[in-house]
Amino acid sequence: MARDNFSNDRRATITDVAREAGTGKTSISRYLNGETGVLSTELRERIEEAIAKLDYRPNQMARGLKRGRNRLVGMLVADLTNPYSVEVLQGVEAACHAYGYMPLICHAANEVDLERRYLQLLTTYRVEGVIVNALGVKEDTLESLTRGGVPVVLVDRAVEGLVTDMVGLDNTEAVRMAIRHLVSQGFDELLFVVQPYAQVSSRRMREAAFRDTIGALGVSRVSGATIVLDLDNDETLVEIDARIDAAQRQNRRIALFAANAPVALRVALHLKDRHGVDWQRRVALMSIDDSEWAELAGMTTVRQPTYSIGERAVEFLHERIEGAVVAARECLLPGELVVRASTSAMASSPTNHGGT
Amino acid sequence: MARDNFSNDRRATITDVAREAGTGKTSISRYLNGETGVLSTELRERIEEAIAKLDYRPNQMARGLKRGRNRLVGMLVADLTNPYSVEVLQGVEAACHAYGYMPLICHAANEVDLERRYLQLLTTYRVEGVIVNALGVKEDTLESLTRGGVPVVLVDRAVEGLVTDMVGLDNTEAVRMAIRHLVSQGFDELLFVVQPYAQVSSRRMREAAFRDTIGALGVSRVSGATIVLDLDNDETLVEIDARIDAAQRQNRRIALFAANAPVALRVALHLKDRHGVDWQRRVALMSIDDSEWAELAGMTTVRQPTYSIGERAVEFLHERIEGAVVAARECLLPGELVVRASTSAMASSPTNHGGT
DNA sequence: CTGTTAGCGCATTCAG
DNA sequence: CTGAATGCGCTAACAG
Repeated sequence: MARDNFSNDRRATITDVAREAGTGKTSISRYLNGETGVLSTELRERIEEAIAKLDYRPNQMARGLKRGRNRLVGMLVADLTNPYSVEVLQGVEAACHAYGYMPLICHAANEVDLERRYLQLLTTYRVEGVIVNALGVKEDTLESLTRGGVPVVLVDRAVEGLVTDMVGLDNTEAVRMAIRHLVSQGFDELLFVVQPYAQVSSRRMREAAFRDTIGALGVSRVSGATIVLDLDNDETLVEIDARIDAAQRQNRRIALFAANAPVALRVALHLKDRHGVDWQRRVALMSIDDSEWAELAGMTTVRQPTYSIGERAVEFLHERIEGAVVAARECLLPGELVVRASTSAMASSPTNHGGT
Repeated sequence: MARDNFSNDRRATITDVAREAGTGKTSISRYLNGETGVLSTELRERIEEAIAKLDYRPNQMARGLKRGRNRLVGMLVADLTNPYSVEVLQGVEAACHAYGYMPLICHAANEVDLERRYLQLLTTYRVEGVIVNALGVKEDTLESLTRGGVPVVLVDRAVEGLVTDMVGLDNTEAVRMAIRHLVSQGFDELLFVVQPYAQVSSRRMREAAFRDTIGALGVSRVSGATIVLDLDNDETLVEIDARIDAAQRQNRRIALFAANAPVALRVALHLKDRHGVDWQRRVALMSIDDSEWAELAGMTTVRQPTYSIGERAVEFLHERIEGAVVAARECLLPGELVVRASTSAMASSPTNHGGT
């Protein structure tokens, strides 16, 4: 029972501090809001003492109620299990601190219902803006926010019918870069593996970029195909196997290209099951998203500028919160190719053609 | 410009709804608080209409200000990059929803300063309780909360000098289980690899359990040693190498036992660097924490009951928020051994002794 | 430079 | 069953 500050449970309020300091609430408020220089040093000292003595902390709720702004911004994350999201989050957090916002993180755990619920909750807490990286929120749910004057910025994926700021990877260029790498390493058959992409714009873009790039290369040089893989039902994995076998029978060098980390992991697990620990010598795998195990597996990837994406999202949000009225912007940041052993010219070739 | 609800930016307040429904604010408030049966069906309908028309959402801030409780609970996470934390988080979130709380997630990103800052911020937002999984918060920072009447429950690690509810893995039993497994598989030299553990109670417990268990086994049968690995400065990795080499020269079967996932990953990366993709055939590795790549690497682990830990933490918190005044509790949940190839009797034995 | 006053949006007495 | 009044903790005019 050391310093038992009469602080009997209830936290001190501004009134308590005023009384303790022998002054009015206004002065306390002024002090809190850094209206320094407007207070006599003598008063300021008394205030500081009182605050310390009572361990006073201004109540943000009351503050927000009065001012109309509570410095809260919502961050809706589809899946924290995905390292991509966590990394973006870190950028968001850092930027939030820099601007003085408190990020309210909502994790929808891939549940569309939860997404909607969280969005409502955020409304209810009167967040000043929302960063959304969601799976299935519809245009109308979000529209209700924007109509209410709450800016929204989308991360990674666009939402059909909604015009707002959006920031994410330059998917087209990322895919192009990856394919160029694969081709330069001598692969002549590419299999793009992606989750059902109709609903998710980033997946759609990646798939389109894949087809376009392959097309531009000319079928004669490189052939490509897209495989849709549903993580909850991986029967399409057998199709992948078939493709691999066929390619290798024809002495073609095939490489799998996973559209993101979850897909890459699923595919890797399967390949390991089928080919044993040495699977990497049998088939080349690369992916978008540079997850922690990529290094362990020696897998080539395109690393997303996740941190910057998060930062940028907050910047956009901040501008709009501050009242900027500009047309919806789109910020596409470049990815970075991380070359590892999985796609080296030597690897996974049934017969070694080429190489000095 | 479809349905442009006069809702000119500003969100509707309870007063607006009252006016729209042609009644007083009290009735609206009653409706919102589910004081059903106290309102004539006719009035209720009018209210529902008005709410829908204005797209009204009660302001939680104002609500909390008045009631003195805002249903916010803080969750301080040391490192979201660690899958352990994310999993615990999921349990926390689920339980929060069940009890009607809104979890305010704070990610300290392993920065002690941030931890303290976030804790203050949470105070400021008048959270009703806090779940803490932190790296370096001191007893006094937390004490300031509890003294303010805000319950705190610790996850995974205890904080010196602070008596509160705590929930985590039953470290002692988990380590014992792991060692039993290793020994049953014929390993006779165990190397426990752990991050600096003086400050972190769970690491300390694991290390102690390791030594105790080995001791109880009798030095004649199995020998063990602890290696401290600092992730930011892995020069101790050479010591690990030396131990491995020595053991193998003496024809002893050595196994590495990582105290958690980050350590396991660092060690695995190193072993792969040193021994190539086949490293698993050279040295056995197991760990506490069943991360996503464990399956890919075929590594034996002890899976923590992360989800339950999160749930349990919220339960404790809820009870205290509801006013329970009981002595500090400690809830140690059992881990689950997940056996994979890395510790099979065959693996990583320099000379195969034993096995049918 | 400093104190007084009036709400922010809502829940709660307390009277109809 | 319903509504008018009061105040939660704080800021923002307004006066001294």
